Amino acid sequence: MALSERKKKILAAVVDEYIKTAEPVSSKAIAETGNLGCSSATIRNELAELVALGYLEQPHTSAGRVPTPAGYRLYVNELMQRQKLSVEESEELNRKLNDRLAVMDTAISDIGKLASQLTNYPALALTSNASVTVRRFDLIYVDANTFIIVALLSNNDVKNKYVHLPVSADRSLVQKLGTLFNASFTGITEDKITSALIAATERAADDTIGLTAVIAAFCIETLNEVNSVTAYVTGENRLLSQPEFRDPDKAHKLMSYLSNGGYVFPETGSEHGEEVRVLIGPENVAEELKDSSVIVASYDAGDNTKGLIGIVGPTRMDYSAVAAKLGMLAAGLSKRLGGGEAPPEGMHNKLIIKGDDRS
Amino acid sequence: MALSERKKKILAAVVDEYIKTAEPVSSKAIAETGNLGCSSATIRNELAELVALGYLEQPHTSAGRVPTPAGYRLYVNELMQRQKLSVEESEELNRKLNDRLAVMDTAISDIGKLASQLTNYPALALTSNASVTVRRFDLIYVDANTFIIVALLSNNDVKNKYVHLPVSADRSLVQKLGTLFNASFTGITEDKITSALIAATERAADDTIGLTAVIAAFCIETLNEVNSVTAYVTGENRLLSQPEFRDPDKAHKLMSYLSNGGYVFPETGSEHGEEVRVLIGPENVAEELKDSSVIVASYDAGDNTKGLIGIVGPTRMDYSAVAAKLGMLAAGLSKRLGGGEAPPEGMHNKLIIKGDDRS
DNA sequence: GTTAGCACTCTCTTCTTTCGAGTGCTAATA
DNA sequence: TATTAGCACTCGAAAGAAGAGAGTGCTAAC
Repeated sequence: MALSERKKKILAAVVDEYIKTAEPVSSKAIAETGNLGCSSATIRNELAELVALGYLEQPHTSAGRVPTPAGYRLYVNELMQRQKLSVEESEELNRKLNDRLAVMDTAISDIGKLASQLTNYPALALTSNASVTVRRFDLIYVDANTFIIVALLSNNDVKNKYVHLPVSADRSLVQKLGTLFNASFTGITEDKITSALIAATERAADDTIGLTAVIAAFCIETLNEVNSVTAYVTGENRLLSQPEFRDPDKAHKLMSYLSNGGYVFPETGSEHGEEVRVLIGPENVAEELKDSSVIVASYDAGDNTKGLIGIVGPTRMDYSAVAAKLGMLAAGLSKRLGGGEAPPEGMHNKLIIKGDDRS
Repeated sequence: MALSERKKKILAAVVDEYIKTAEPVSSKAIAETGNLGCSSATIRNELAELVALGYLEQPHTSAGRVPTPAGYRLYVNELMQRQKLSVEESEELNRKLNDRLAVMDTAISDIGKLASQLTNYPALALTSNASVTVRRFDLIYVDANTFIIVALLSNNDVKNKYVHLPVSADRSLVQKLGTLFNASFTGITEDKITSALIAATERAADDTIGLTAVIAAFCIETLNEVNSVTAYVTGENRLLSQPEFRDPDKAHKLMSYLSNGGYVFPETGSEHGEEVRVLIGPENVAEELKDSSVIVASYDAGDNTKGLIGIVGPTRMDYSAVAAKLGMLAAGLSKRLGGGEAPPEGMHNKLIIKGDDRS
């Protein structure tokens, strides 16, 4: 059953008002603000029906109305006016983003911080790298006991490890291993690094001191680490400024859930573009999030890497503003990091070489 | 004026009890638990004097007593029995520490997490590197537009940067710059890297494409970053489990202060060993910490690097337990990372090459 | 110097009352 | 038929009142 136009307007007004005040919304308040030409009595009738339909609820008989998750869902899907950021706002956002990117190496967690600041909610950020491989190995010989492994990954990330051995290795072994690793360990995913392969390499290099194993272990560890999806959570404390988290126990529960980084994103349905997804209350899988909402935007971080950036807050949340901001942020990130379009002059993957790319 | 033995005993009993219960302590409770052979009436007299001396206070006339910062100070300095961790406890702690160190690269922040878990308070961790320099440069030529800068620092940390240039550089330039940087940029602190030095290097290398500047910038940035003191804060949410932070506003204030990482440690007086310092309430410099306590332990992270690890909590804190744990942790870290004693077999600076060093 | 005894103080809890915002329903109205 | 004014009713929040009890300070006896 489709809702009448007036019901929709009223529902939207309730949600808007509730988002603003965090107090149950009365019929009178709607009559006054939501310029539909009818009295509070009429609105009361409509409200009663909206309750019956499951979009609203009453904390108690003589209280105003509060949106249910279903109500928020309808609001998000159809009713809310997609908020366009003003020119100034989006300019400011872009400037901030640029500032961040200019100094960033730690990338993801920093982006999360930015999102958290912009929205005043806790933010989570993560990248999921489809299948990063090592593109190139370099072994730097420091002294007989010491060398550095440098691995350039397929996503242009560089990882390194300082290795100090209790026994000495001669230069030729290090060199030989460098060649061998570049021949057999590049371009393959972590699961292709079998113990057979390692053993074969060890034999081929005449390695009697176990150096091969060390490098292989580094390789496995690095790929594992890069490919694993870990969420960076920042700004948990911002929860405390929300009225629904004035109860310390409730706040503590959610905050420690977030801090433990166990967050799993539900499968993203579509694969393209900077889609913004909204998960309202019970739509979340995790028990701890059942009465919170999550908004995530995905972006293309280039080289098969997809990034997600999201915020967590009470179900009573300014969905349109947050979605707009996150969308903007994700779009900005895609543009700068993504593979599709050419990156701006003088800039490549997470890295600014020189100059200033602010528009 | 020196306190009588009995007064000391009573004060200690008040603090112990208050730490346990978070409730004002009554004369009766002390008479029962603190086996001094006298009645509650006598204790009341003593308590009144302790209040007059400023070691205790009363929330209101007919309430029990609560320690003042001065009371805690005396307690920490003289009264508390330095808690020895049981053999099992210290073994467990050492095991956990080893587990952490075995997988750690991100070092400091992980140590903080461990401290936070062990104590159930928010923890902060930082290292202050006196004057790290670059020990060795390597430039890895990937292709004409791309190369990797690898810098081995004097603290055995390795930093790298992936660089993609809009113009191409030939191999010989990269090689030449490698030599030049190793000659002039190693062993010097960041402030010694002058623009004159950079210009001279650029000339000497016949660098027309600005590569020298890029490497120098990386160098400056890296040294700056490594030498700058940033505190990693973890476990802020644990504050919420403390009764004194049930007020969300109070909790929020402190938590966002901590999250902003602006924490400055007061000068450490003595320079040697794994000293544990306690800062009680108003002894803290930051306004936000005036009614919290901070306990920090310093450790020697080797190569001129000093590390600090601490926790933040209400003034009502189990000082002896926390101090014991942090001290233990710091000692463990000094032993593993520090320069003094020889590191355990097969292990060098933050890095386990192979094998298992659990005792 | 110590202690029993007791009046006094102050908070905390519980109960009651009051107030008012907001509803649901009914009857009148366009 | 849809809307609205009017009004009784409900329920929570705030304010007050009363009582309980924990703990003190003081006094007088030991």
